[in-house]
Amino acid sequence: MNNKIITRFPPSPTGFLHIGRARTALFNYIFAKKNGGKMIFRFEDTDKTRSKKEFEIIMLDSLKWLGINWDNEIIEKQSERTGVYKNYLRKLVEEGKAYISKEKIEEGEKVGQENEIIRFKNPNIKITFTDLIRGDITIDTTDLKDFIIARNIEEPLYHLAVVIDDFEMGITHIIRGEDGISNTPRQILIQRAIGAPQPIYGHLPLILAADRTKLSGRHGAVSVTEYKEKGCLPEALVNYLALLGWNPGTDQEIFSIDELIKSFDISKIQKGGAIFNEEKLKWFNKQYIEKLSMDDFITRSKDFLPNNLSSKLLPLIKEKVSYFGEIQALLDGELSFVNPLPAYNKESLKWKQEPDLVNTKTYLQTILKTLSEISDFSKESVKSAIWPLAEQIGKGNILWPMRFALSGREKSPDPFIISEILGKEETLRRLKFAHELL
RNA sequence: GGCCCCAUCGUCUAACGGCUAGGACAUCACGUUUUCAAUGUGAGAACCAGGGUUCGAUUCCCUGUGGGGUCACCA
Repeated sequence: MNNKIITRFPPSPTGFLHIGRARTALFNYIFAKKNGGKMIFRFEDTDKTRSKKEFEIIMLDSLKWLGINWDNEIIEKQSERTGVYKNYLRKLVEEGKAYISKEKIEEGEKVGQENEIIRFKNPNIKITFTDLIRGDITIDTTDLKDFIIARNIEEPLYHLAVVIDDFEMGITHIIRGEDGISNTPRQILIQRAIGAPQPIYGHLPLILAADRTKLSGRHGAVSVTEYKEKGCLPEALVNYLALLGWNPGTDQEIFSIDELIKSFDISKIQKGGAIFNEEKLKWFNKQYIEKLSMDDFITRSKDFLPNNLSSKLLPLIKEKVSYFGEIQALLDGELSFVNPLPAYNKESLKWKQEPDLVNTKTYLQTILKTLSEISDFSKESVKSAIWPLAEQIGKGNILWPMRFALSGREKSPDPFIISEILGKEETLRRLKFAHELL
């Protein structure tokens, strides 16, 4: 291929990085990489009142965190390119392709004031473009009227700035959300007016909320930042996002970003919008946590792990959580047996099939005796000491009271693991306590 | 409402005229477990409707219906 493919990701820094936008960035990235091309990052900040520096930083960080890399060293901002736009604007006016119009401002702080805005002289034609995903799309531009392209010669509006930037940056492929379809004819009109070549368009299906409307803030967690804070792994989020609206045509579901690049085929992108399903994302994340080595698990979840955590709890945590953010709740719940025993009702020590507490007391006595005779308190050792007893008397009859006496909770890991973690002394102490309670 | 886009299990999707319509998440059942989780096995679950085209349509065409997007001196 002699013409290198150049895609772009041009967010406006007016908020956090929305997962829909993150997916758009991802597709631009893997499409470019698949074809040996580049992806350019730039900021569209022509709206001075809504654009914020802090959002620029967040967007950059979010993308980096996801592992989506852009190829330009310097990130251009439209707010710093007004000189460039001004030249095009002047030329368009000189050539009669746009004109200055004195009009009263209808909204905002300066309502009523007169302003010299610049309108594009609409040729009122039908525009047809070929979409990579949807095929030919024809739209009559007449309805667009003479649309406004700049507030004044110094302040271009979105459509003008985008077209000029894409042209000057040599963008060959514009991959964006489906909501961009209606912008396309307007932009093609401007391209023709300034003599820019027409890039190839691909409009991605939208990510929808459960109610089938465009996913937005009022639907819960929608920013990359929120998922990061939940303790979601970036590779899981990327994997899930890629499969929302795209599939490889095989049954493979787990993809690293490099594998995505290898397998990517833009013609396999779906046309209809896809509902964002948190449950499935969660499943992906759990898969990725499972694949982590223990060392990796520790380093990657470190922001979520308390300082004084017993390392023996780590394997239990790793196999239980779907997001790192669940760790604290786990430690406060099922794994809280490492804390001092809570007060509990002695009835709880009774296995559901036991008529009363008479036998339970003797079982506890037996367990106590058995365990006091062994010195190795590894879970295997404790288990081999107790198991014959459980087989003989009944697993529930023995193991339930033992586990409850050790954990003081309805839910917990098995009594052998707890014994190992607690150690012999504390294990015997808790069993003794239960025994005396009866 | 105008214009545009879309339509397979609850959800994400496979199928590129001929199959018992496949997989994954979720759900349910059973097995394993003392509990919870995890895990194993299995089950239920879909071609929006009506016309064409064709020997034959989920698949191609048309219409209807439904859903979505977009209609700023926002991007």
